[in-house]
Amino acid sequence: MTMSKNVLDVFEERGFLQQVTFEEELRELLATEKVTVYLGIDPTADSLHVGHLMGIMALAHLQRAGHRPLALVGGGTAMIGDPSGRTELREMLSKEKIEENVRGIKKQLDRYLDFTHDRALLLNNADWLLHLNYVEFLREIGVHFSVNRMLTAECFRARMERGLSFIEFNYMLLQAYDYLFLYRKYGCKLQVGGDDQWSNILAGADLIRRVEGGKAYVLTWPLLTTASGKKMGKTEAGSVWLDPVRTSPFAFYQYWRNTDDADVEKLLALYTFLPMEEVKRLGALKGEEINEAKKILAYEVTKLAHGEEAADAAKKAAEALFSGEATAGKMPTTQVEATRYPEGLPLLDLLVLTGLVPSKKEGRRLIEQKGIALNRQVVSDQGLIISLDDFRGDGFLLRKGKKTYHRVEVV
RNA sequence: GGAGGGGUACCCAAGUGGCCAAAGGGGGCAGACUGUAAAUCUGUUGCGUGAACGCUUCGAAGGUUCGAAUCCUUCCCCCUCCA
Repeated sequence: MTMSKNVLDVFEERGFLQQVTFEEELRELLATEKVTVYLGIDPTADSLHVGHLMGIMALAHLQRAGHRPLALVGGGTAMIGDPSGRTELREMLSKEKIEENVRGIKKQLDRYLDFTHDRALLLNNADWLLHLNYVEFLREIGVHFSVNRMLTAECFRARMERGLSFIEFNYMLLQAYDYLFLYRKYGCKLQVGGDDQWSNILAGADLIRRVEGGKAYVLTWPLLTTASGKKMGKTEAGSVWLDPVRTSPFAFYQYWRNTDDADVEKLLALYTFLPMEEVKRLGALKGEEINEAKKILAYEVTKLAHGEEAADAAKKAAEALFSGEATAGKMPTTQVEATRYPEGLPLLDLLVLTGLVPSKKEGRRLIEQKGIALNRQVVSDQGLIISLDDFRGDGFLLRKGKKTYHRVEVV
């Protein structure tokens, strides 16, 4: 196979590289062979969120470089719960819920990876983990693990303070077993993941060496936080999801549009396929100009997640809203029937109805603080009653704060 | 199984009979300033139509009391040490 550039260099250049084992060997391998590589994904919800995106982009880069990604949905391991990075026992999910989640995730991965002709595979480790025989497993796999050594791993050390249940302690063995299984069945020689997975992945590579005498590699990327210290993909309202029902394409676009100045270049490199020269150029923009870069970032990432059409719509909607022009495009919309409110609809009720505020009390607070606008007019009257007949047919626009819009259609 | 410590709002954490819808911090939300950024400053942060009042809330359920997050009983959960 021919490649202009080693994926490893692409990874390095774009910020996907935190730790690697046997870097030079791996580089050689990636340059000469079609490598099967796997990424584990926890099916804790029926949708992926922005936090998963880095791994998906990594797989996409690998696939573009001619390798074969395996997206391993952890339907089996989700029943255990990974102790890494959390201080409490994870909630255990039911089998049915996990299966449902796997289906949702598959749909989303299709946008990033080409699953045709087995160019990429979606696997579920429930398929092999759930049938394991305990005693056999202990004899084949368990013997290779030293408890002493496991305890020195960072992921467990953190938990020694808070307590760690036996079920979680086993997570590492299962993940290691996954790697071994994939190595045997698919010739998988590389596992990638976030840096919090380093010890888990390493355990797998180790296991392959001990059991099969095989060579397997590990690559992790840094755990991302935004410049303001927040976890990537988290907002006040929760995760930013890829599922358009959970997070509308408009909100998704806005999430990226509102990126910290300091993060723009990093995020362009990680979450878009724009050439690095372009990324650097955009990242170097100063002052107000960097807004251009943010628009491109938002557009590109939205396009990847939701398609060009949705990205165009989101972009148009954002432009219209923030330039103060007529409303357009998609944004959260609520329909109200005018006939149900012959006396008019109190604004406070409407705010609750649209989900803009959780309670009337909160609505009152917002109005008092000039945080609510009706058709761009700041509202000062808490008792305002909207006469719906005035809007029948075209509806109106509510704004909370500066950036949250909600359209109300009167029917 | 034994001994001890603990469960307070979104999170951390004060509060040990009324002045507690509950200090303080973080986070969130809004405003000012800006560039739909950051930082900073201000306001706000259980619900019910407004300071009064009412309702729900300090692990759960009962009880004592004019009055309980605070006292008593039972139960559930978590942590530490011992076995």
